[in-house]
Amino acid sequence: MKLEVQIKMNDTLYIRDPEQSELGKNIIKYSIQLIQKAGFESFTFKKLAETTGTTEASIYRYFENKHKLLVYIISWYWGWLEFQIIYQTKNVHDSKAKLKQVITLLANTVQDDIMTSYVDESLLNQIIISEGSKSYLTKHVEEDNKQEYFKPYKDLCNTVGDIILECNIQYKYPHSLASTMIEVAHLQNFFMHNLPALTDFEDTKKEDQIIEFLNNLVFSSINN
Amino acid sequence: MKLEVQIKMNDTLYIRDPEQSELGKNIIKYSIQLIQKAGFESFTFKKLAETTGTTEASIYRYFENKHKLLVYIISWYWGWLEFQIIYQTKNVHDSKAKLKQVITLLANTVQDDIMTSYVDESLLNQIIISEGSKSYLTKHVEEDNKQEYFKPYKDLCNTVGDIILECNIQYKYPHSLASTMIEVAHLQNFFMHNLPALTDFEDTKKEDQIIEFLNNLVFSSINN
DNA sequence: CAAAATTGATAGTAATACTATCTTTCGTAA
DNA sequence: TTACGAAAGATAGTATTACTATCAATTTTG
Repeated sequence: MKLEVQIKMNDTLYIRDPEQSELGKNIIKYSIQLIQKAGFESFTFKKLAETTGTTEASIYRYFENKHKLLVYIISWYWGWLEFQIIYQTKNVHDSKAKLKQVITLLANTVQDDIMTSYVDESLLNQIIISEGSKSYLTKHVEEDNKQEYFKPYKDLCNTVGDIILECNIQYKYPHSLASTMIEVAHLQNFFMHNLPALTDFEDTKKEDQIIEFLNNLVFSSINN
Repeated sequence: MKLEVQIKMNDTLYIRDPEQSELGKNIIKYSIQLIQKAGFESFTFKKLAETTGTTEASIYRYFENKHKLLVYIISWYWGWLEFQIIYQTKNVHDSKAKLKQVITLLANTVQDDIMTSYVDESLLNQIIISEGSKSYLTKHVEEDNKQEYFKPYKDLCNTVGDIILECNIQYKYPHSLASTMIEVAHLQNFFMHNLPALTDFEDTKKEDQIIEFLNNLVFSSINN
């Protein structure tokens, strides 16, 4: 039996559902490859069409523009990550152990998940680190928010926020701490690899150090 | 006597030094206005030329491209902010009071500084919040770093990191905590105004709440 | 006052971000 | 089996962007 994890996507993000056709799945697959390799700025539908072996016009039948495609794959990642968190903390009954596990999942290097055939989570994780914030750092964030483009991210924050509250029901900033954890995990990773002077992790470039830093930050704050 | 604060800029960021001419200063002034108003993505040298009352060709005599211009004004801001921090903590001898003051300077709404005639720090602060991370979230971050484009940011992190160490010489992550403080201050501000579900500051939209959150986060971690 | 530097005016190019249209392919329902 | 409609391919075209180049006008400075 072959299991496939399906992440339910907001259908205003696309024109035609990419999960419903081979071409659509290839568009997602090669988008992830291209954006990871050359960055979102240099990513064009023309290049994507060439790599996918189709035409620009066909890509436009799936996505209105490259920003929506970016939001799509990033939302997909948040959905997948929330599933991972829920799944991997299911039988952990100690709240602090649960939160520790969350920090590890947020900061650790992601391996490709074989349950999802056309998405390489490892590449997608690198996209999140370098391009993730570009999904909302726009002048049209308000309209995008009204269209619920950021629901998966909010859901993830709520899930993490709930685990924070499990540790300390009195804690005043569960959502802010959750979004901070997520963003700091990625930011410190980016800095560690690209601008190490902004971190204290220069030597080994191992994610373990980020996990330690986050554990210190989060648990100090919660236990205070 | 009229005092002007001068921020020394990396001269590989520009072709012609914008501080040395009226046109140059106007380019900076109107860049800040345009980027703040319409966002960096929709900002073009053509629009800038129209607003400034000059030609596209003339803009290109000052800056190679719009990304370098963005890095220029953002670097300028970090330089200015570091000056503010040093200046405003000069006679504070209690280290914790000093760090508290730093957090306030990082998270509070910035007022236009009359010491700098052609730069509106209040607008620039909003640019930092929405566009700041785009200065380094590129595929050419490595070359840019070699050119020392991020030196002002690093200097600021070092200054903040030193104040952190003044509070606790044993603290293991002064640089990471410094960069985290800066980034989280801006990120939570952006979320508070645009994606409030990611924060716990929904009601009043006052920066004070971010300051409280950061104080809790930073001092818990340092005192641990 | 002459020379040099700066700016303005204008033109042009390659690439990007689309839109439009027409044809071909292909699965499935009559 | 055909024939119908949906999806994809092929091709063309437009406005805008991100530049580069050239020459003339103006301002600065020595």
